[in-house]
Amino acid sequence: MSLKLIDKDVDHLNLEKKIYNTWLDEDLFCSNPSNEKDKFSIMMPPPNVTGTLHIGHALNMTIQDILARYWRMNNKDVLWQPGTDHAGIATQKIVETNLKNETNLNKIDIGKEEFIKQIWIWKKKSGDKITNQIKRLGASPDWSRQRFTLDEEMTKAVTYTFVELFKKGLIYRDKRLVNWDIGLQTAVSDLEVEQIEKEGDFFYIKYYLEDSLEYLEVATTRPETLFGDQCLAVNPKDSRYKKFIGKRVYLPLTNETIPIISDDFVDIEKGSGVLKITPAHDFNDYKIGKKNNLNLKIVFDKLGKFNANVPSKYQGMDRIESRSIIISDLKKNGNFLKIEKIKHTVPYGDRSSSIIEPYLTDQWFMSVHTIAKEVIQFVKKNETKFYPASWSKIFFLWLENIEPWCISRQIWWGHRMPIWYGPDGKVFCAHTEKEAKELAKKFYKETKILTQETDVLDTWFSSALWPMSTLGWPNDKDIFFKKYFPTSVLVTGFDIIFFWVARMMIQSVNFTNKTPFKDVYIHALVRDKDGNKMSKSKGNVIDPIDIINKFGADSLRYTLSLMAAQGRDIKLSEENVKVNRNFITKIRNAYNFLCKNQCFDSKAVINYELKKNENIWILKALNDHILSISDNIENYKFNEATKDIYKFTKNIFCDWYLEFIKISLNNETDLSIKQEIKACASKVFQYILKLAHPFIPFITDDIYVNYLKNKKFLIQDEWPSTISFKFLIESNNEIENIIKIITICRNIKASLKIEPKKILEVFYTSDDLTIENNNFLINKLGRINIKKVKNSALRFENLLKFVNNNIVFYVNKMQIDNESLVSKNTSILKEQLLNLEKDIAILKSKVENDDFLKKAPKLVIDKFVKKMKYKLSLKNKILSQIKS
RNA sequence: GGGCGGUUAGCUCAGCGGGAGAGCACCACGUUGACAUCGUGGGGGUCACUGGUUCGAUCCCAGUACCGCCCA
Repeated sequence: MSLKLIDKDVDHLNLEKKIYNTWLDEDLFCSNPSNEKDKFSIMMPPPNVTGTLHIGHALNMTIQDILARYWRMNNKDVLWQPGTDHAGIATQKIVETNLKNETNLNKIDIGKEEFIKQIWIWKKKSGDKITNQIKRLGASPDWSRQRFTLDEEMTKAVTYTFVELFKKGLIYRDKRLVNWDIGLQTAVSDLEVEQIEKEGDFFYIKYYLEDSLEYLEVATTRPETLFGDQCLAVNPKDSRYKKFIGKRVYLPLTNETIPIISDDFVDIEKGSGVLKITPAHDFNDYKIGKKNNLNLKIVFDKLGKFNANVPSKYQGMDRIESRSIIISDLKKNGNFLKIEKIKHTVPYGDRSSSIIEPYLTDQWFMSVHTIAKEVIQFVKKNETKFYPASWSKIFFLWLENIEPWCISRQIWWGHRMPIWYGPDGKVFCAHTEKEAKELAKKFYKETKILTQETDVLDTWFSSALWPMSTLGWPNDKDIFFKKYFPTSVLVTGFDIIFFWVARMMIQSVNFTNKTPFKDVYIHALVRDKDGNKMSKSKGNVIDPIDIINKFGADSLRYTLSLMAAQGRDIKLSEENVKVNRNFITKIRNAYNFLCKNQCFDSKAVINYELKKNENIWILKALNDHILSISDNIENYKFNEATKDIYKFTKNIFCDWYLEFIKISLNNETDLSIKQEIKACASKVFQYILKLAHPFIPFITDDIYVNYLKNKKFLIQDEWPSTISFKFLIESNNEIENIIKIITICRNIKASLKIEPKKILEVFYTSDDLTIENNNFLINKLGRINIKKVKNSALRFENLLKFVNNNIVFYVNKMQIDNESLVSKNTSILKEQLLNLEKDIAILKSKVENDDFLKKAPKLVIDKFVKKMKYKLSLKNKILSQIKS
């Protein structure tokens, strides 16, 4: 059988496409619950169905794929569960924008039914896009199990959950102050609000006392809310204002008066020390209002315009545009004092970027406080472990201060709430309309017309069920749920720890009394090369598909995993990927070398009593790396694992082993030894392919299957375990020594500025068996001619001396063209001596220190003593060379 | 204001209680029978600062400075 060489120019696009399709054709990614193998299950964080793949997804998918492939090779039945999310607000917004652009209509114009139809059309059109992009990365989820959060099965789980929680009283309707997104016309949760620090104005307004010319000075950033003021508040300890407590002031621009109350909440130092309290339009004021039984006077409508509760002049004005008018009116009325510039935080909707208005409406809430406490306990008991562990602190902090979750959204795209209202507003919660009607009939004793709640659920409500609902839950007899839940690990970004991770845990703990995943690996944020967050507006976005087109998916995956150190963000540039592609090339070239040398033709099995030391050496190194790579993957240290693969493949296998065998294969006459080398080289190389496969699946499978004609794909093959074979540690050390000597010789040549191809004669006198026995190898790789001579045969005046590894090497000056280098030789030795003496001094301070000898571990002491001896003998050697 | 993380070579970053590592960049030499998407060799660091613990600290602890993130 003759194997093909790999072309220099690889068309990675075609290659990757072809290989991926083969993987799909062979059903290599499928899980199998009836399989007796242990499971490894992992939930893909469902990307937005209408979204496109960004570099963060690429990292996220790469890491999951590494794990999925690794565990498959380790004989687990792997379920990597894929799917997409309907992303209520985001998707609705896209379709709204498209509609506006294409037809100049808005969603009200075409009506709810038609609009939802339009969204489904859009979903069908763009839903495969991100899935196909994930495929470009080489990701290996079980596509046959792909789910969408609005699928019937998922919807069932959502309804079931809602009804159960409603029955327990954990879901309820309440009139509360919520974050109202004026732009989107819906309530949003606390998490969807970004607090952004802005330069703003602090307006000082006079509130005149009733029946007095005195006034109180009130500082506010939002003067337009004054119409909703229900009182002024001062701190009870504030001596300036004590006398006013209980009195009333005129509300500026109106004929109303409001009382002055006292409350500890008021900060004496801030502003004037007097707060205007607007309970219906400010979260803090709302609390004070509740405490003091104040009215909730609403002065804006849902669009942020003044309603009928304000003087007629202002009705219909926009809340923000009205500000300047109100200020000028305050000035006219003598109520205005001054403006100060301040920095303050302003709430913005993370989807709409409009200023969020605290607004009093009827909304649905889920009470999460009690379950959150349970979840904390589960994590404290290590039922779920965070990697890196520091995230658990942040997780706790949030869960400890959790507020009821506003789950209703006033949008059209999503899970409609399973709530029906009777004519009198009585609430019926049921799985179906039919069931609701039955409940109503029982209640009213007659048939009444019910209307379904129009609100839909927060998208995260359905994603919170993802690890359960995708596996068939609430049917807990489902074989998928039984086998794969709880899942093994969740891989995700820190930005959705609260949105998603915590909520999944809350639902799972509540319904199954288990956490949904054993481990949570929180990966880095991918930034641009300068450390800036990538964003379209900054124009610094790196498009993973673009990178794949240029350099191949393997290069991108390899780069990302190489940089995926726990707890640190990734600064990525195209240049990184380009450079890292070289490693892929290196593997191809190594294959070509082995191929040209017929290493793969050898039918010989490795005899585990190896004759060649280089074979012993490479197998031992391989064993070490198998252990460290496996260990690093299992501990989610992907950067370390990737580095190990690089080190072993390039620095050990290619740089040394292949160079060794190049010489042996050309010169060895013993056929059995040749066979041993070939078999060993082939074995190690194929192990490299296996070890690297989870990281760079395309090229490894390409070589393994297409070129090496292996019957199995790597994903079906076994992960390497260490090879047991007999060897003497001396045999291994001998290779280490050879490497040292070759490096020293190369070093000598380079320091003498001798061009590489010129063969330099090097003499030595010591009884070094390593050199003697490996003369040929050292000469070839060092490009020297090393000769053992008798001391008496040397004419020292003609020689340059180099002391290293406790051996003195001599070079005849005649071989050196450069006069200045010749004269420098003694000074080089002297400099070496100087450094040596520094080292010795430090070692001495240890070895001669009683405390050290008493307290340090024996192993360390031995090491230091040994080192000391070595350095001292080296020193003597150098000294004698300087003298002679 | 509270919390978390970072500060190591020119750059990007690993590492870590027992004399500082990689990749890139740089310099020199080189087309050696796998590889110029390469090879060989080299220069380059008070491991932010100040204290403490320790026989020993870049590593652990405390504080300071600067940078970043989260929460309010």
